Amino acid sequence: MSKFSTVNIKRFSTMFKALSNPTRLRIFLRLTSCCEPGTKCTADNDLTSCIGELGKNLGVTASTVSHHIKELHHAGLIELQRKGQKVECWIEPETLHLLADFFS
Amino acid sequence: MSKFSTVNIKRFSTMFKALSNPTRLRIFLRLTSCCEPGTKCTADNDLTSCIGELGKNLGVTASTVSHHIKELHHAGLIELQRKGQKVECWIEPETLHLLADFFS
DNA sequence: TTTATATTTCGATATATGTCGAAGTTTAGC
DNA sequence: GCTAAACTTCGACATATATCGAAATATAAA
Repeated sequence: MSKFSTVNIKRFSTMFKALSNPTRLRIFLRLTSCCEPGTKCTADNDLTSCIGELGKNLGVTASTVSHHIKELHHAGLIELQRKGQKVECWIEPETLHLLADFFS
Repeated sequence: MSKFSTVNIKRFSTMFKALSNPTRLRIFLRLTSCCEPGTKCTADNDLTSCIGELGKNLGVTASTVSHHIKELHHAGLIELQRKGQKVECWIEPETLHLLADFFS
């Protein structure tokens, strides 16, 4: 674990902060199950297009979901792309690897 | 990643929150380098006994370090044990595994 | 028993965060 | 152009967090 001496503290604490809110963590987990990392969630596949759907049944408003999605994006955990009225989102796979390495 | 549907949201968000503060993350990282996970940092080994030392050169007071250590312990990330005047602390290895699994 | 060292607890305070609802923006379709 | 759907931005507010310094506690040592 000598690699830890060179860890980018700011980068990692930002990522952990993004995952520290239960609602945000739930959204993140929904993304990991609705699409494989590196794959966009489109309206084309059987699973629903992500953004609005991601917020369903979480007990928060759309504006709150939007805010959380922005935080996850800012932390580099997810990618976003508008497609028509909707906004697709998907897990950033490199960041996931970074985090996996961190703990192993 | 289907395991994510059964993730204990509260448990994980608490762990991520503990690591989301830069000072706390630094303390955690110092622990991972000063002792192997599952091994106590004692005054016996060459490396200094952990608790007070952990807070050095972080730019915060002792009371702040104490508070952060308590948070890390509450999140299940570290273990504590008083030994004389000092308090030893070490990484909780099971939690580390839990987190490693989470991201891989 | 007095003193020193290590750590914790307390109260205060400034700042950050999560959430809402209302209003704004973007795109699609009539 | 008008309306609806999906999403974002804004301002407000309540709550949580990080930090400090002072006082308290625990242990060791003189």
